[in-house]
Amino acid sequence: MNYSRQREVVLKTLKQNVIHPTAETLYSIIQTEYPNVSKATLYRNLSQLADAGIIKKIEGLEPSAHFDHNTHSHYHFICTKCGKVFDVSDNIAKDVVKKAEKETGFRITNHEIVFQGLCKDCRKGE
Amino acid sequence: MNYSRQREVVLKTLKQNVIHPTAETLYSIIQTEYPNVSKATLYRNLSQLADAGIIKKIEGLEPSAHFDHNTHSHYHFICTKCGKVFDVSDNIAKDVVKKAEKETGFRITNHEIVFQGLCKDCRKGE
DNA sequence: ATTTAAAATGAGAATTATTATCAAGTTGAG
DNA sequence: CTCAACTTGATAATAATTCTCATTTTAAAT
Repeated sequence: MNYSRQREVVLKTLKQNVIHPTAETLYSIIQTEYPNVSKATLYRNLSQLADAGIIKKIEGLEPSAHFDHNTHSHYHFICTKCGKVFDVSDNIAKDVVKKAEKETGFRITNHEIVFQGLCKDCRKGE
Repeated sequence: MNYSRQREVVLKTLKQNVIHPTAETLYSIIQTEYPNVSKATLYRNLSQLADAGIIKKIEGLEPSAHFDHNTHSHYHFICTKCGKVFDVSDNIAKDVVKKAEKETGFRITNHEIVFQGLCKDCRKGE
């Protein structure tokens, strides 16, 4: 993977974000400062960075993928009202992979847990 | 929700399937026996049945949703090679919701765990 | 510094999954 | 039997993402 200014911008912008943005959200954030980054480049770089293990693509948050600069083992909560994504520590499900492997007999290479509900702020407004 | 012949076919076909098909897969299965069921009707019925809690829409299995006639609490494993989806018992992650609620302070209404890897059959072929 | 092949880019077309539209047919309570 | 609410098929529309391709950039070797 060669260096590119655009990739640096994508990574830098994602790192400044705690809300686990979608590609589209990231695109509009990037646009304000660097209008010379195309959508194709953004998607390409997000894929590449995820493939290289530098960032993580969070699936299960339909209708679009979210991206996380934190690659340490952890899970996610998405607010069904505001759409913000929050981290959940991985110690809520100790040994899930080991247990699931034992149960199924399959080798597990990857897993994700997604919780849904209302975040603190959105519960206030109810 | 009124009765409809098409909805009965969709539900019946899904119930006969253990591989948790996507809408598209279900469509081709249904087509062979009931060519008079349109794709729009299939999607509509899957949504309605899921909203009514009669079936479950499994998210997190990009690029398309899979559907499950089993609405009891359980998780899923998807084979990265053949794409088949298998059930994983929910006792691999006891009290995850309770623990996640305690950790985050949010109220959780829904959650899913998706494991990825190679299933038994696909491991043989390696 | 110059060459050069591989990698990356921008713009937009293409693809895929899904939802929306709407006129026509079906269902079921009264 | 009637009528309003529900459902359907065909197809258009949308949204997210990937692909295409001509042009530009990178970096390793001269």
